[in-house]
Amino acid sequence: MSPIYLTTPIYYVNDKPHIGHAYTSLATDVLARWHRLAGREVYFLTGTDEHGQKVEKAAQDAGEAPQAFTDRVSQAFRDLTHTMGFSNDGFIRTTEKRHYEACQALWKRLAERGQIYLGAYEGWYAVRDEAFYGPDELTERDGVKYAPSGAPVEWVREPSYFFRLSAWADKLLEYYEINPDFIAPSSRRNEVISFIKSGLSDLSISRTSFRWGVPVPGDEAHVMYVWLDALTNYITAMGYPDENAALWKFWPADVHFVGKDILRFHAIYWPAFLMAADLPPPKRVFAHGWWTNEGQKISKSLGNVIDPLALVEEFGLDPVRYFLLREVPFGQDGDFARGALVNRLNGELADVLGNLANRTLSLIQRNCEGKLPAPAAPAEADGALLDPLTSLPETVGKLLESQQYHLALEEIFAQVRGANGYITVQAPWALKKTDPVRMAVVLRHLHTALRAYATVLQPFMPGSMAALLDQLGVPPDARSLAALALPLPEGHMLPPPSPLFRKVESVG
RNA sequence: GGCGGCGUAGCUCAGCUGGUUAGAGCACGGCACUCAUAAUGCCGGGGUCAGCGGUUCAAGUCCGCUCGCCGCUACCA
Repeated sequence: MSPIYLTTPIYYVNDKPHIGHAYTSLATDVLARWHRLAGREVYFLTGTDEHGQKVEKAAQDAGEAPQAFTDRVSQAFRDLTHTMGFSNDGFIRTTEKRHYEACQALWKRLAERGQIYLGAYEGWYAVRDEAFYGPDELTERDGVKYAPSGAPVEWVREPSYFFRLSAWADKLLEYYEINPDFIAPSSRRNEVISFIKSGLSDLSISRTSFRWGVPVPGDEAHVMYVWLDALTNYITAMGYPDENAALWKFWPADVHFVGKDILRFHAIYWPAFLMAADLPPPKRVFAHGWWTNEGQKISKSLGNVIDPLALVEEFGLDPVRYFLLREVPFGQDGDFARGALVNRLNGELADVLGNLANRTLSLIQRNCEGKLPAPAAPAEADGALLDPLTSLPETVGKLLESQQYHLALEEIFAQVRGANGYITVQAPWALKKTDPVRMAVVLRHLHTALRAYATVLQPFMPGSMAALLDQLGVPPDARSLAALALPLPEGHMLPPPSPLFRKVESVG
């Protein structure tokens, strides 16, 4: 099986980590964990984007050298990976030496292949947005012109290197045609295609207006455009330009996870750069949606930014991870409502799953002396519980590999609900008096089901599911998908159960 | 303005190439159970499938129009 390479964007250090960062990385983390569970070799990369004029200015304002500044502020993103339980294999920073080497190597390769030329650009530029605006987009107050974003603009004219993006339109369209799953969700794919069809112009890929960036080889008056710099991180981390590096086998990436705001860079510019350099483009780019907060658009000026650390502190890590991927189809916008999270936590995690585990394990504890009952052939009545289990890993796997996290969770929880029906109908507490042998069989089947649920849920809720597997007596080396085929031996002593999820008050 | 999408139970949404009494979860009502985190199970109420017109033996499911939302884009980076 080929190795799997998954990436998040590198996050811009000028911002504080918020729910959006946590969300992108979480989706990546769950898929990475799933593939590992399935026995595949995985590399999960995240990191920080530390160059650009905004960072240079922010450092200046803070009275720090840019490197010292980014060393400090990028720490918040490294902290986030720990708080959120992310299993990233690497954390890349664009200020690393290896990254300068990769960027410059890529630049040279593009230049050698005639993909870069020197020109000049001019226009109304907003430092804050690092973007140019057309004259009709601007508004003027007190003699100063402002972009639609509210950022002040200034007229800039400077020499610049250009990438021959326009030459790659047909190749890009062809690539999308041959790889219909390259851009997801498919609605985004259509947008990208229509954008290209409306005409691509060459892309300015250098700046002379600031210094904080990767110098252009052979012309150090220029630094590289932030997006060329930033996108290159994905191959830097795999050892580029050393194509004999140990990690190079991971390239091309299987999925680049991005927010919908940066889809264009990943779905158009990035594959164009790579094709122009004769390197393989990534296999897939997934653009997810945005969160609102209690129905309100999130913005710094409204002051309703959601801090993932505060959420984890209040609700616990796994409920937050579960909610983010359960509540909204990945790819669509969603609303973060406290009440909705509490409903998922109390109504699904605690009542449906946690309670099922607790009642089952309590019965084993009390009526089987805490020993795991022997495996038994299923009776007809057990089919409803056990039959769906056989296809569960495959079903969940297919849904996750197409980034349909909410459907994967829905499938799992539909089965857990079914298991609650099974235990009610079988009533092992009543069998205790009438048919203790059957009681043990029923409890063993429930144990088998719980083990399967816990196993496939590990990527979503690593901590709680480890605890559940502990309570189920599943040894650490028997928690993979493959291990589900091997029943645990009977008689194993199970620890006394304790609740997996703590409910919270619905009003907060 | 151009391109694309959406509008289905109180809420969030499923409903593939048109075909039995339109489904799920949550919420609500009733019943059952009492092993369990006052948890669970079963049953039920509730929808002119945005509106109008058309194609068809048959339309949430296809076509046209209207209304209401949304996304991308609008002579350059």
